[in-house]
Amino acid sequence: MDIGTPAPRRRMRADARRNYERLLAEAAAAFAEHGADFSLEEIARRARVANGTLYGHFPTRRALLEALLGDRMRALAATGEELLPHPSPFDGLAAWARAAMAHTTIYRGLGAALMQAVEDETSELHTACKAVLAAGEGLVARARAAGEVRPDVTAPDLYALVNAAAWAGEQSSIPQGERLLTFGLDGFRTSATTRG
Amino acid sequence: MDIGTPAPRRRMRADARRNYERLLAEAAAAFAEHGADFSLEEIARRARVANGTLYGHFPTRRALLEALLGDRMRALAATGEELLPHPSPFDGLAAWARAAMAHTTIYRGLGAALMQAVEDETSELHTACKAVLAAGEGLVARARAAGEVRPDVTAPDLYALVNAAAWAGEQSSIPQGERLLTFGLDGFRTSATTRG
DNA sequence: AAATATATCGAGACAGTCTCGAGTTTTCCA
DNA sequence: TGGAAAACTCGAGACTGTCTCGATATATTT
Repeated sequence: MDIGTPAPRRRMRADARRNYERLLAEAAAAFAEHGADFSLEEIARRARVANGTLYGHFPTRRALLEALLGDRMRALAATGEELLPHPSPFDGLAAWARAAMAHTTIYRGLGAALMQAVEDETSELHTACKAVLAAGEGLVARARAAGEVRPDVTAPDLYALVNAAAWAGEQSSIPQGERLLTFGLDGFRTSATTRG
Repeated sequence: MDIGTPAPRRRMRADARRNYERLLAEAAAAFAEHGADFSLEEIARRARVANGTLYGHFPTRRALLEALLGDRMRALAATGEELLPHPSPFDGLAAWARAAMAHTTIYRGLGAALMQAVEDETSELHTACKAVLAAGEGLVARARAAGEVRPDVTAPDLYALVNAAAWAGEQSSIPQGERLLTFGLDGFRTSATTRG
């Protein structure tokens, strides 16, 4: 559940496990503070570990991100399912979109990673992204069936909107992300005139 | 007009001018090919110039970007003014937004630079961004006055939408940028129900 | 063609990514 | 409990990139 203690894949030596966890903890702090392009060398330094050790545990920056995010992503997908029986399909959709944007905002630069992971099957985040996308699809389908969003709105549209809005918010000193999300969601609505 | 031959600000020695232009040409090619975070060292190498020379002409990556983009940006602002008397204020706005997105798409990573430049007064790109924003403001104001977009839509919203859509398009293998732009613009319209 | 102004060069300081073999711990099991 | 095998850590080093600066070279001016 908590991102601080994800399970390594197998039995590990005690010292290895300790280092693994310290690295992850430092990475979480560093990423939260400085965004997803923080120096891996510095994470190793903070965790008081040689950088070779870091690379032993996490061969790439992406591997580190994946270890950090997996559980959170699954939680987001679960939230989507919980919102499925919302009395207003559109409002359920909107609420989930806001939750998803908040999730994307925890680390600067995360939106790009998520946009790429959803298309990249070699990414370990891929499965989690697919689950998130599926959750979005459920909400979109219901809102579409209820006639509350346009028939051509898709789950990838929602996914892209959320990530793009999160991105915009990161670039701006004003809460531009929320504004964009609101406008985008309204653009999804049936009441919006379809342009030729 | 053409980005290949922008005017250096003053008289330059002949060799300096030659290097300046070669650097710019290589930078344009490299940026178009690899995006805005291309290696400056490599640009110097390609232009057959020591990297100190590159830094002499363009102290920062941003300075290089500005030299590359200034004219284009001003052209975009001009396009905005031309579209001002469009018979349908909304359509004029939409047409300009599409042109602006196309502009942002010429170099990968450019959207982020533009979002930052508009808020950063020390950026060489700042003035150009302000001009673009002003052009957007003209179009938005007219559409607002005509009752075709919601009264709370601002030029920064439009600017953010364009850049965010361009960003989304870069991340995706499908034309997600255009879709997002369309939905966002529809979200701007008066006909979209305002959510509580 | 000398004097002056202007540029270029490239070494070097520094930071980051990533690899690899030597050396160190832990674990296991006799 | 002790020692071999397995697992892991270490950190030097190869590489790339950013950026600076003084020595050197080249254009321009008179």
